[in-house]
Amino acid sequence: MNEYSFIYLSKSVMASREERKEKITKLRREQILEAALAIFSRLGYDRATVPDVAREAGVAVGTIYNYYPSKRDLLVAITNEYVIQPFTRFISQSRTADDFSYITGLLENRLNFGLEGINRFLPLLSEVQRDPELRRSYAEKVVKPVMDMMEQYATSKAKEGAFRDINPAVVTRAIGGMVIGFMLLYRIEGENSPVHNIDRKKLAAELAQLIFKGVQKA
Amino acid sequence: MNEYSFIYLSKSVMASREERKEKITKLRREQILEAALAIFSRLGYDRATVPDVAREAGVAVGTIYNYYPSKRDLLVAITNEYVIQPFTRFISQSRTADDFSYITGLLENRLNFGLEGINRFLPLLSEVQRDPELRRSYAEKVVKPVMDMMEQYATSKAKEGAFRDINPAVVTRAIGGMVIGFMLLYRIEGENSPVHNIDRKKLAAELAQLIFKGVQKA
Amino acid sequence: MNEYSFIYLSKSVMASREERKEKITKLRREQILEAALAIFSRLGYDRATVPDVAREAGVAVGTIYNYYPSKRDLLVAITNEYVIQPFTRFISQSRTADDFSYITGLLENRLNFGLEGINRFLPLLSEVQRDPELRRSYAEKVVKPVMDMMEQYATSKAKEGAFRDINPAVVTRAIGGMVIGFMLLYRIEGENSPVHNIDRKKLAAELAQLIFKGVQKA
Amino acid sequence: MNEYSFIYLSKSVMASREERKEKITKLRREQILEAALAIFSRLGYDRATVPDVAREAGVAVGTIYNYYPSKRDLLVAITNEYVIQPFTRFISQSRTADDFSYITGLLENRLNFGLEGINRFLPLLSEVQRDPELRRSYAEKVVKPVMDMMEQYATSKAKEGAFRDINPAVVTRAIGGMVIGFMLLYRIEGENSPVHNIDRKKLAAELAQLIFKGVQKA
DNA sequence: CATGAATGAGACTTCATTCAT
DNA sequence: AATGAATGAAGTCTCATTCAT
Repeated sequence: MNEYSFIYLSKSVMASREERKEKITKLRREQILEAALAIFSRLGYDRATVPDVAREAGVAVGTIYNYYPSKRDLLVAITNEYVIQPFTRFISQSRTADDFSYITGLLENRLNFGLEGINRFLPLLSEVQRDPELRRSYAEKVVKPVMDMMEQYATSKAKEGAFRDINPAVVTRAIGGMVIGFMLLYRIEGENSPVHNIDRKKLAAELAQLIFKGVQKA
Repeated sequence: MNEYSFIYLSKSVMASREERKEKITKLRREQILEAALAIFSRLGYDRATVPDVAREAGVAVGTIYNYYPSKRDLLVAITNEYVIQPFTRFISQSRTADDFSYITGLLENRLNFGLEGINRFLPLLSEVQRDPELRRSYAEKVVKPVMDMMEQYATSKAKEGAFRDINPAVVTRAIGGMVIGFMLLYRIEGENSPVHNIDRKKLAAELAQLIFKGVQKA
Repeated sequence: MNEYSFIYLSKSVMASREERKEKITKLRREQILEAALAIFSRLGYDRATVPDVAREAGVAVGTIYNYYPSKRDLLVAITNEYVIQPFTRFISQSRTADDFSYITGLLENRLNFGLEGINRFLPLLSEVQRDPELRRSYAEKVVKPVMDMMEQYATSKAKEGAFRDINPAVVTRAIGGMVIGFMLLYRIEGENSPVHNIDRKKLAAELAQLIFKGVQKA
Repeated sequence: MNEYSFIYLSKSVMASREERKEKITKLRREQILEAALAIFSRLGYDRATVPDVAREAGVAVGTIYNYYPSKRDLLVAITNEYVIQPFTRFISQSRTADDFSYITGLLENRLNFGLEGINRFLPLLSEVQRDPELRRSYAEKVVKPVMDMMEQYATSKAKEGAFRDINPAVVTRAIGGMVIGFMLLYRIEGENSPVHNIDRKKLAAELAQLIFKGVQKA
């Protein structure tokens, strides 16, 4: 046994130890990020304090700085982890299906996601808007791909003759904006909104009808 | 004219002096509020500092506190002055006109207003969302009246048989949300958006068509 | 009558005008000083603001600065006007009268003055204590003369053989301190003190007895 | 010793670590409070700044706020730690002893304490007077118990026939006030006072004699 | 790696004083 | 002489970040 004796530790032990370590590390990162998301959404980025996040995560302040070099990095990581990556996955999975039922399904999916996570994710939009860098990456990684995908779909449909003569770029943004704006109003109006207690499926169907009728040929 | 004539002079002088003073005071208030709006929109409420506002307004920090007792009061005053009051005026002037041209006109008006002032007012939405009290007053004084007005219009149209069988509350919020969401995307995408250089009138017409076709009877 | 016509105004009128002016000026000074005393006593020198004093006096802030060059000058003027001058007058009028009735009278006088003005003047003591310059002038102009006077009296009495063998300097300060300390406790205990409702005359008599018995020969 | 022996080590190490930490924390609290007392006494509560206290304590401003949530809390803590607690201890230890030697001893004790700490504690009295809440707690926790104790003693003595016919409440406050007032004058007169260089024991004896003769039966 | 006390820059706000009217 | 809006220095307090343990 000498100073290099640790080398003799079996590879598998090493591996499992490192693996475990890595796993723990990953869990810690998620635990902290989850806490940061919760706190940022509740208080807003500026009013949230790092001690707040630490308390929510059940770790010490210093620990957070072992995983994320600054408070702003938490915000960036949240955007990546919870917005950009899911959207990227969502986009890559979406195959342009067909017509009405496709639109309905898509809307239902997005509405469910959005209205469910409205208090978790919508507040992030405010923060993202204010930070020029985040806004740019958001525009590029989230908004543009979605818009492009929808635009392509609309254009092909228009070519097929299924749609009346529309400007795909405008209509696409109108529809996308409708979903976002609907959720925003939903949140601002809160429990007093007459649409607050309507079944999600019905909501999705109504919106889908509106869009469908809006774009289809006479 | 006698020995007391100076009294009359004095009174009139006094009056005009006070009037002038009052006018200056009012101008100062506006000057400060205007600066606060500019700064809050640019940096966000939390990141904006009172010295920032003072610099923008061209006055000393202390002067601001002679007109508004706290930073938050600036935010409240902005909301009242630039959002709630204009909307209240807008609502009270709106007479439910008729059909397609009405919708087009309304949209054009709102789009022009919104896209023009997008960088001035949209950022406020973020702040308003976070402050529970502001959110409530916003919901009550701005969102509700607009939605009510649109809902009434939609309901009457539906009764006339002009519209297909829709849920007025949902459709109203979808349309309202579409306008807001469209502007939001417009701002996020910035100059790279394919819709950025489209003529406002054409944008309004396209959106109006979408809505019109979306709601009208077969 | 021309632009110099005011010259022709009779001298007596001029005089009376100046006199009146001077009188008004003096009244203003008093009005402001009175207000400053009231405010300083109520809030303490540091917490009192010049606008507070202006409001109490019914004048504008700027007016105060026409009469007193700074806030601190108000404090100095108060000390002079309301403490040092009255005490100086009091001392110069005091003729060493005789024995028990003299002590009683003196005490009654001081107690009445003190308990009456306790909320007006005692708070000043705090301010005076903190300001080294004021403390010195207070010690020299108020405390020393009073102590000297009492000491002289005690010494002569002791020589007469009326008092037992005492240290006049110590006893003098003990008695003077007793009056001050009694008032202090009176103020601190407030309405809950068992002595709060006792007749002033009786209080004075009781204290006088205590002192008298304390110093007299067997 | 086995493979778990490290646990015991760890526990004991942990324990001592936490203990040490706790000790350091307590020392910090005292260090800051001591500094605050020094600064408040020197400058007065209002004129003292938190940076002043921090400098005196040799810590950063922020550190103070880690231990006391506000500047005022420092004042409250000082009052508790240095005035109310010592007095409570003093009262609870005092057994009503007897006659002259008791009074002398008590006075000597209080005079020594008071004249020693005069520049540390007397200035606090000013602050306490101005803060209604502090004044109340001071009246209740310090003044009342002392007065009650002295009053009881005086009453029992009077019943025994040792004292002449006195009002215990008044005499008690006169004597208590005498001690406070004597110290106040001592401080105001400073080094110029003829009593400044008199031996404490002699001072105490002189005052005790004054009181004793003042209250005893012919 | 985890911890959390210490740090100090920077935020909001107050208020004595000035000065144009 | 009276006014009171404007000024900005200075105070209290917060909190992102560091670092010794």
